[in-house]
Amino acid sequence: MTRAIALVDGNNFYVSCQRVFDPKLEGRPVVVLSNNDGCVVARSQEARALKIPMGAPWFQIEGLARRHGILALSSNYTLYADMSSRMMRILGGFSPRQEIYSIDECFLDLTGFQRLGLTDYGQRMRRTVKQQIGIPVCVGIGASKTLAKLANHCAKKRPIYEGVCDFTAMTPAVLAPLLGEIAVGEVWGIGGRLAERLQAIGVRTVLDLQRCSPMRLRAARFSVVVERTVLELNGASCLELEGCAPPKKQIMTSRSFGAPVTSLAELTQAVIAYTTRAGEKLRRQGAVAGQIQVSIHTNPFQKGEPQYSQAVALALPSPSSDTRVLIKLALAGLQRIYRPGFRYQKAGILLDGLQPAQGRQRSLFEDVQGGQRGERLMAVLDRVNQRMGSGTLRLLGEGPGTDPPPRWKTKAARLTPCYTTRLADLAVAKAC
DNA sequence: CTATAACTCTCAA
DNA sequence: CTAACGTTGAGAGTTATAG
Repeated sequence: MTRAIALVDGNNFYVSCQRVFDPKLEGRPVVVLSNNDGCVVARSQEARALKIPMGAPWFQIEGLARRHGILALSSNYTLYADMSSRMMRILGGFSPRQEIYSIDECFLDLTGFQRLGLTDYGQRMRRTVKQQIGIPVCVGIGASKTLAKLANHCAKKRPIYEGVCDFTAMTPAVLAPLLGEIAVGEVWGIGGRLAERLQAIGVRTVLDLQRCSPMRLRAARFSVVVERTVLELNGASCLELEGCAPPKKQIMTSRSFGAPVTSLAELTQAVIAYTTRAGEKLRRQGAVAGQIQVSIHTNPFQKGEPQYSQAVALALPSPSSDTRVLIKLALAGLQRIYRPGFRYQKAGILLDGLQPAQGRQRSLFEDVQGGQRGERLMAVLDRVNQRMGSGTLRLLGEGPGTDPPPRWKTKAARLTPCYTTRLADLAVAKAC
């Protein structure tokens, strides 16, 4: 039985989430901005038609946007995450095997479903998700993940497919010319650099890449990753569906500041806040960290200004997920790398050397009892914040939450209510 | 010399 | 009024370091 894998992907996912709760956005050009209201990360069809590029810095296109009546919103990840989990639950019902690949897309194993008519099945998915969640999606189907991705691209870009494109139903005589029209850079795993290098050896379209011999790729010093991609393009499924997410190997919390920061005191507060977030993620995964890295950066786009970017990694005395332990090291690291006289724009915390908290090897001189007291304390902290809202209970060093917000806090001037997760926000929504 | 850690590059959403 | 450009994670391959 040949494999059939579907890739279901939300259309303009962030914009679509916003539209579910604000019908006024329908039919209008809308963009969603990245953290700190910095860059465009999602665009409605109307905004794309106006040539708003992906990743455009908002301040550069603000004038143009105003002239065209483009609506810009801060990103509301709480809303998107909740909409995503609802959508994924619905889609999971269409196959016994689902891999949630990102916030807006998942793979579904449809092997053995062929007799149902996969295109019809895909259309049923689209109708169901639109009706029950309100999000438009497209479906691509192929014999491998890479082909499913590519089919999804066709489903999105080519109206004739009406949102569902099934490569497995096409004969080679139909498929080959289609692949011949698609640029090689559209293939999953072929980014800007590889596309450029492939061009250089005469591989311009997906069809060129599909027909490329391993010999030729090796001669041109391409990696095993590219070789695997070519196999996948030829229908040999090399990448398995990952049913459950494997535990992370590192955890990163970094953010740009709402305004430039110069003092060590402000940086300290930000680092404490970010370390706290990182610790929460770490414990949610049931892991402990062996190493923590702190980094601070000035704004590389301010060409005239003196630049400074530094990081330091410190090993924990023994692996831990205790926020207090993490903060102590983070601040020691910050002291080491901080230099006065710069306008800092960003700080970050990286937790590394992760391992499961349960059943780990203890060091001979470890304070096991103290560690267990810390674990219980963190568990209480997490439970309170889970029930009462994040930030309800926090360490003093993190500083005041919002009134007034410290200068370093991320900007989100165009934030919409958390319609699906905060009762208090529903009153706001109604008032609007 | 070998094993591991650290670092760089690339890609993805 | 002015200035204002994201975050997180992975894997492969290379280089540095320790033993």
